Amino acid sequence: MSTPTLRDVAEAAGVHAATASRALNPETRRLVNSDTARRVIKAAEALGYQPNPIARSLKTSKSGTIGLVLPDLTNPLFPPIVRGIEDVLGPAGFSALIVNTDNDPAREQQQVMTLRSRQVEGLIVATARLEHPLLQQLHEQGVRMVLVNRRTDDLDVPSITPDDARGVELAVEHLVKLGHTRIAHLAGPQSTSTGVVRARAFHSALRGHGLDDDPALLVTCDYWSEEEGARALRQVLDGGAEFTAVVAGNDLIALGCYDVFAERGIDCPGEVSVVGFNDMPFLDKLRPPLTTVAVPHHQIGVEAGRMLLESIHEPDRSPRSVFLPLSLVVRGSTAAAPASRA
Amino acid sequence: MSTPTLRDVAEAAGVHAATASRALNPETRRLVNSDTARRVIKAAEALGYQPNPIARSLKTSKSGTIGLVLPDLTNPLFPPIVRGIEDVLGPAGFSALIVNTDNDPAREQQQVMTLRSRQVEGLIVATARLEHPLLQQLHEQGVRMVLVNRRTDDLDVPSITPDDARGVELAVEHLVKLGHTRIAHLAGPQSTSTGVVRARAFHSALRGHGLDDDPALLVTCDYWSEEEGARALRQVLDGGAEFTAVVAGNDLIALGCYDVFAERGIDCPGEVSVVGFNDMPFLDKLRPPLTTVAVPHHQIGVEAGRMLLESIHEPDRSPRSVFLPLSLVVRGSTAAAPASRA
DNA sequence: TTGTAGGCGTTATCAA
DNA sequence: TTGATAACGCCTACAA
Repeated sequence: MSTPTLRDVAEAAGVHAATASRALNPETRRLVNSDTARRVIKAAEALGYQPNPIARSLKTSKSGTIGLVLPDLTNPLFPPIVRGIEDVLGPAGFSALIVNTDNDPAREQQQVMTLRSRQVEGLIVATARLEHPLLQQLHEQGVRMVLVNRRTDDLDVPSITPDDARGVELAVEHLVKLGHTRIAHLAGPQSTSTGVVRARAFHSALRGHGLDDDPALLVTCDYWSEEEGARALRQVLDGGAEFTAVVAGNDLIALGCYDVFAERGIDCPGEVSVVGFNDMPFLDKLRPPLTTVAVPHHQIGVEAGRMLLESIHEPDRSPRSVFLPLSLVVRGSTAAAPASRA
Repeated sequence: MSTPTLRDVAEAAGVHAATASRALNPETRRLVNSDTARRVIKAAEALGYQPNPIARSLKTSKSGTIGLVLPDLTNPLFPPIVRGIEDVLGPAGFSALIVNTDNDPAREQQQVMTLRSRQVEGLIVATARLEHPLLQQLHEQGVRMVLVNRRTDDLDVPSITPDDARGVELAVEHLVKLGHTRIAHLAGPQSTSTGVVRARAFHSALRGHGLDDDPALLVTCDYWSEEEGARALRQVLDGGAEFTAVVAGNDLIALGCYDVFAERGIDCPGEVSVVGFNDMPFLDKLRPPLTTVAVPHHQIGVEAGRMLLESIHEPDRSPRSVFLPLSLVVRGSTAAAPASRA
């Protein structure tokens, strides 16, 4: 015999299915005589009754699932965020459906369609670009969502991001204390809030320390990747401007620098110091171990999960945005500036 | 107005809902006049009709979801497998629900319950232990599943694993060619097929090359972790037996060796060579870059997805197991054996 | 080839 | 407090 249904339980308890439903659902249990309730619950246990969430969904039009839109799960940034989200969602009875967009808007659109057709009750989105028509449109359609890591311009949607500006300040401060005065920035894509905010914070940090802000020391990467990081560093190097330190847009870009160091025989941190951003796993095993800004990824997930649950349960709350505090992890890729050759 | 239903489409096309259903479903389209079909399809497009998979599930008792049981998504091994699975499942109309067990059997049981209550149509399981009562029980209950990475004893369930034995052979062969004769193995947990198979293959490879198989050169790790790897290597070192190379159970264990090298001032590969297993990302950025056995993780996912689909669509096929070929990636952590000090 | 009717398992509404 | 009834959106015998 197959799995017992509510009817079976009701029958076993000698009540109507509707009553059994009420007794089994904590929300409505108070509507039923506590003796009957007990009886129903006991019957349910005896039969090993498991409610069928699909039938429930059909009736309530609540799927108990949310969608998680990532660029690429393979980026070590995301798994801890996913775990954080699930740690909050699971106990609340929700499951996450994960999709990867590979930064392809067409694919993203298609994947979001899939999620919506599966009736997700909300979206956690890690792929936001500053201009993002799809998100705009979803928002207008009243789709509940929370942005993580990145934000979108002019869109009143809650977001959970690291305090990127503060992270860059920490990095610059650290380098300045080590005596660096000529610092380059390999910025991330300027289509993302992360890329823009970090670059802007970099400039203002330089000015804050009274350093000059040489345009030759800023290169923008088209992707958050090693290849782009390498390309960007080569470009600075080939430009001929002097510098003794690099603030990389993120760890992958910093790893690209390592490739160029090897390629050109540059000593890090002897000749050039590097700071990354994110604190990916295993960075301490590199040579030199990478100094970087640690982002509380798990926490980002937790907060995002909470915020989405909140907006599901209290749809009228006005959206808040959260900036999570960051810390600098000093390792071996940064050292005192070499004696000035000027 | 909310999302259009099948009825709306039918009405728009001037047919009955049943006809619309038949027209929209490729399986049954041939039952309907091709003109009517065209009309229905056009109406569906005009309205932006999306079938409600929940309603469909309730009727067909097919959820279109499968469960993916992982120890921990945060282990870089798994994301590529997940992507591989989704690459196959997505186009087939399935979505994956991912759960993490943290290697805790109680948590695993609870998570699997959740998955089953969500009516997943099958399970892909990466947490198999050799003795695994839960899997045994699920199998007896007729739950469709595919094992990845690891297998289970005495259970007639399809599995997709790397050809672990061959991988170890490749590693040992490589070391022998470099002149190593005293080789240690830091084995993974012997509760997993992976740990056992690799250890067994290690012994037989040594014998195959006529080397002696000193028990002092084998230590078993309780977990696949850096900490355990470090502990195991210290144990070999402290045992005093001579050796010039290590075959680590996996990359994390190898990373633990790096910690011990740093701690004790041992030169790798000058004094000791190390080979890992898995080829995690960024291993080429370590110092020295880690020589390791590359496992086709994405492909494992693809094959697992395919096999699960197969067993869903043709339940009577007898289970097959697949061993995927491996290759050795030679990097900087292995070098010629130092001149014998004997 | 198309329509009718019934039901998948649950919950919401109404009446008793 | 409980029961009867209908409905969520879809699919599928069966009948026409």
